[in-house]
Amino acid sequence: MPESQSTQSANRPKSRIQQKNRQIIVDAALDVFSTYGFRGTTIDQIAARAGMSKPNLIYYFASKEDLYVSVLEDTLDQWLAPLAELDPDGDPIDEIRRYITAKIAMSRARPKASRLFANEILHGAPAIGGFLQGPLKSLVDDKAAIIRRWVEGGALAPVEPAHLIFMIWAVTQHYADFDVQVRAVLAAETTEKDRHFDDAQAAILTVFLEGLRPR
Amino acid sequence: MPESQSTQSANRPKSRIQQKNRQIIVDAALDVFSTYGFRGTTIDQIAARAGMSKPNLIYYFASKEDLYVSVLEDTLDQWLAPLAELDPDGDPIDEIRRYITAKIAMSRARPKASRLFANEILHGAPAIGGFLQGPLKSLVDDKAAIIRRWVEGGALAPVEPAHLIFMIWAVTQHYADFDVQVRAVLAAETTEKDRHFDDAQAAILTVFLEGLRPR
DNA sequence: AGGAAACTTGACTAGATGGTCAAAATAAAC
DNA sequence: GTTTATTTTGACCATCTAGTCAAGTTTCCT
Repeated sequence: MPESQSTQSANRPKSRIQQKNRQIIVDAALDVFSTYGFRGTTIDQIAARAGMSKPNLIYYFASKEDLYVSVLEDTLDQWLAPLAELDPDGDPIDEIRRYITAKIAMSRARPKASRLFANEILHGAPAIGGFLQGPLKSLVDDKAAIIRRWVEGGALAPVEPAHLIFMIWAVTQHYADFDVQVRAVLAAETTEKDRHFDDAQAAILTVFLEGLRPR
Repeated sequence: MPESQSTQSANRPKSRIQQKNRQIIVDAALDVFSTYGFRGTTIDQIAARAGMSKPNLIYYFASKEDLYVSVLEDTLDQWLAPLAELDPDGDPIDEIRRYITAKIAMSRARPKASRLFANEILHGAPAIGGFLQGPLKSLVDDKAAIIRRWVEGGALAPVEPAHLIFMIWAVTQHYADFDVQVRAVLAAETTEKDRHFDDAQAAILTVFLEGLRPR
């Protein structure tokens, strides 16, 4: 995807210090924004976590919103990557299995990014509405067409493709977004930390792969 | 639960005006809280939507947090009702179908309540952590035991019961919580408003009921 | 009708918070 | 080593907002 080359901000040479500090700030911001939301987060909180003063943070990101958008954009590409890899020439069931597995791995590895994203959508996507209607919709349309061909070819049970994608998003991201609830309900069952991700994956694959097998 | 009898608020007879105005406020608060979150909401916003002055609102709910908790508690019981109705003596597949159908109907009818709840969990359930660990966990444990019996009796495909419940929550609530995203992706396909809820239900039932059929 | 209780609100306060600014400290360039 | 550009921050300001208060208005009860 050749974009954001000449368009706007990505033109300063970015000194070594710039590079380092911007990364530190974005990491701190993900932590805080994902926990408290945009309005619930203060610049001071982020600055404290990043180990610098508030004016210094403002020196790197002109405003709170600027920073918020940067953090979000940082995660969007990663978010789409697994779906983008859905291979029209692969075995349908295998492809779905790979996709589900990749999405669960992502929920497990980057739960904060998932929650940041979920929070943004939940509140009406004020900052990334364009992303949803543009790149996201395009990608889904594209992949839905592939799934539709699989269904029509009799390789998958008849299911509306877009809704299958929604279902997979829902069940996989649930474990990141509703982590507190999952842990509360499973309390004490968990011997080793995050063990439930494995159980979740098994349950999801059981239901989806069997439910999608052609018949 | 014998509590807060003599302590403070829950004892006034609630005049006609009290009853009416508290309801108006709670309704307005659900609107605003579900859209902007706790921190993103101002008392003035809620008061304006409720058609009264801020001090008057404070007269009915001592603080913003008070009101927030009231609104949340108002929705929690309704939230659990469908799961509570899962009948151990019914046909397993029929019972799951009924449950999924009821949850989708709820997402469609009360999307704001769903989003309020989702937002609260997403941010670590600061106000209802006790509810998750108490009533919610109890109910899930109870119903998971029923499902486990079904599985052991060979009436359902082998699946970890708690995760099956999570999966159903995830796919059904997704359509309320991520409404903006769903609409963005499906844009233009929708002839009649909310039509996609029917499609979603069909897709979910297809996958889950077939995926859960014993084999 | 008349007095008490319940309800309503304009004006206000205290604290929090996003962002500014000028001056100091550090790094880079020569 | 000196000059210049970049980075850093303490002090500050304007605005927003949760909550208060005293004074009014309406409703209820007899």
